[in-house]
Amino acid sequence: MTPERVAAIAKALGHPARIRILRQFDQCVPHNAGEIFDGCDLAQSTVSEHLRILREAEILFARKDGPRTWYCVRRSVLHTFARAMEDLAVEPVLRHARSAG
Amino acid sequence: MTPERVAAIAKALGHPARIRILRQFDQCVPHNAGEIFDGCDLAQSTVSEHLRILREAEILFARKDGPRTWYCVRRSVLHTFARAMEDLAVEPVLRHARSAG
DNA sequence: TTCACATTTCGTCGATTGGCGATAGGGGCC
DNA sequence: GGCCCCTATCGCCAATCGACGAAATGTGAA
Repeated sequence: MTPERVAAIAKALGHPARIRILRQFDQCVPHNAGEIFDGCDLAQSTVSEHLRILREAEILFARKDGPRTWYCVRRSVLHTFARAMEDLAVEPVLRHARSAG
Repeated sequence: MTPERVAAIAKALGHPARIRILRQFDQCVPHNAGEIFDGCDLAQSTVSEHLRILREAEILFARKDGPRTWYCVRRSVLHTFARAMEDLAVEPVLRHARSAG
């Protein structure tokens, strides 16, 4: 993962409202924008903006169905990011061993 | 971890230069600001600013020794953050089981 | 104490962010 | 077609960011 990509994901996660949005996610059932909005203390346009940021960072996947937009979490992206964070926390020797293995 | 804390760490990580700084870290040997600066294509004051941001997010630990400041990575912070990211990627049922176990 | 060095802080600038209300636009439903 | 619902986008504003050079601070050596 390039530093640019890692930073882009981190940046998208760098707002409490966006963390809360992700935490209110029940991954089994995609949520539409209205449901997500209901779980926030923010204006509809503000939530829509946060969703756009998470979408553009490819943390959320959006699918339009009729008038609604359904969102779900891209688990693999968060998982890869989590691994990258773990790698930052690990000593270079182990980091080398990990990428070799 | 509160959403505020998670977001604060993510925000501090949300810049490619700061990811590069962390990656150039050899954790076994603390680096001083000059060494870190040498590894960057940025003005010295800019690097100092990036170091401040990482310090304030408690991702880096700074120890002054004589005229130099030695930095090292707070592994536990990055590790906890990585776990929080993993939790975001995991379904609520498992998330519950994890925090219970 | 004077100098040189290492690092941080300050001041400035243009760019970006985050918030909101208002507006636009795409779908369904009557 | 006309109307309402759902969502995204626009325009505006204050606030923050990121970059830099200049200046200040702090420390050890001569």
